[in-house]
Amino acid sequence: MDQKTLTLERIETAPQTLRDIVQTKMRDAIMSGHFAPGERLVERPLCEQLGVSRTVVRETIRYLEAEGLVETISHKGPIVATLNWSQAKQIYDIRRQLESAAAEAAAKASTPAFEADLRAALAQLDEAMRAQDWSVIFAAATAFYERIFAQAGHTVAWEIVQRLNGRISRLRALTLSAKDRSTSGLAHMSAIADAVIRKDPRDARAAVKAHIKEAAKIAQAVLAQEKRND
Amino acid sequence: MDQKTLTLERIETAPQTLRDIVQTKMRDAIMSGHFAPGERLVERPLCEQLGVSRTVVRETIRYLEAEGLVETISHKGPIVATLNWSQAKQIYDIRRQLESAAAEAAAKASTPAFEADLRAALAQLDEAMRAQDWSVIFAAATAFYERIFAQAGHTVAWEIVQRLNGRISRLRALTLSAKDRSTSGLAHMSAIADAVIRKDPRDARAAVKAHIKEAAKIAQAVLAQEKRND
DNA sequence: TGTTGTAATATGGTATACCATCATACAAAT
DNA sequence: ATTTGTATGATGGTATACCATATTACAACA
Repeated sequence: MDQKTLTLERIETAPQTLRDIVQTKMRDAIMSGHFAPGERLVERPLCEQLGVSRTVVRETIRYLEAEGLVETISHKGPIVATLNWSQAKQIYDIRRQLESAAAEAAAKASTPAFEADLRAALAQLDEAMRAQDWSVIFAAATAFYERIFAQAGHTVAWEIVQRLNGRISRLRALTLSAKDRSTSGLAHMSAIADAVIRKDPRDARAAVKAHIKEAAKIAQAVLAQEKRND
Repeated sequence: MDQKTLTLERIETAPQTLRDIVQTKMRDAIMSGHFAPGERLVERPLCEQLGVSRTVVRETIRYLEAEGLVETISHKGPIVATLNWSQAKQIYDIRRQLESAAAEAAAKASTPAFEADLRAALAQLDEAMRAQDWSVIFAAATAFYERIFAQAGHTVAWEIVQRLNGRISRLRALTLSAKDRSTSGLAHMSAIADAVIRKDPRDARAAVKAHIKEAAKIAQAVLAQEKRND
């Protein structure tokens, strides 16, 4: 950096605590299916595996419990939250409401800079899908939606959608690899981006609805299949 | 109890932990304004006041943090979450979407038993408002909405609405005591109940929207007034 | 009066000890 | 073979110790 342009700014972020790190790891492990729904989260083995004390693990479990990723069951202790179709369906319904409202608002508030940003996000998603790396696809899809919610000013809704997506992330991973999609996820998101970029709130809503409808359908089939396999 | 009808059933609920109790107390203290937005939640004084160890307080703070009632700020530690109008407005918007969807679904799924239940809930709310006891009113309003969400089958949305209401409970308390309501909260809820009982989904949606619209308007005025007083 | 250095205090992060309760394994009795 | 009693291990709940860092108070110096 050119010395003459060095600036001193306020330190806004604190260094990460062990708890921050463990929380992220545990959340990712649950969302990616490393810990299966219903699996017990026993403190001492987790401490040994992660190399931290029970305080850090317990505080992490409390937080994930409030996020809905962990349940504390009588006579069982903490387990990875399970999800049935009724709950999943409700989650898709809520997503449809919040995401379509955000897409509509983003279409109304679209700017050239935002449009370029959204195109870039879509290109990244395309690349991620070619690579077929699940976690990269997830990150790209999240970035895509984050931009839409931010442009819409729907930051609170985005927090909610992220939490809900955390709870169905296993389903999302399974629907992603499903071959029986009539329209790919990428095509759905392209349609959403197109409508937003064209400043067409009605089409943006419709595109989101179509996307969610198909994702929910595949998720239902996946859950039904699992039920047969049990 | 008649000895001959004694039954032995499975024990479904575990005894309450200290953490459960403290969590409820802390949540109520925040929601009722005992702890003001921005106020620091310092561990050791809380431990002394509640007569518990730091483990219990820390785990409680982690949970409330995930609920959005507490924020951890750099160089400051945990504080009671603050709320600006932009956030409050978004919360009212989301409530409008989820509550109107629930009222619509409840109107479609209404039964005589449910209608009697809803009428009873409304009567309890009326009584609570006559008593002018804020916590009783809150409990009655919560029970009213809980029934609607349950009848609609929107249990996940209910969890979300409860969380959001927790974040704006201070505003709700202030709007409740506001005298400049053109229509009282009770009248709004009566309108909602009427529409649901008449099995009129459209009117149920409209009644919810009217209610939320007015509540949001008063909340905005309250926040604006607070800004002036700062 | 303003600045700097330093000691004391406060605070959150993290580890660990202790305990009560529950689950499991196994022996003894029927 | 089944039931019962008991010992052992596992587990979550809770308390407390220790530490590093940040904040505050105050003295010394210019």
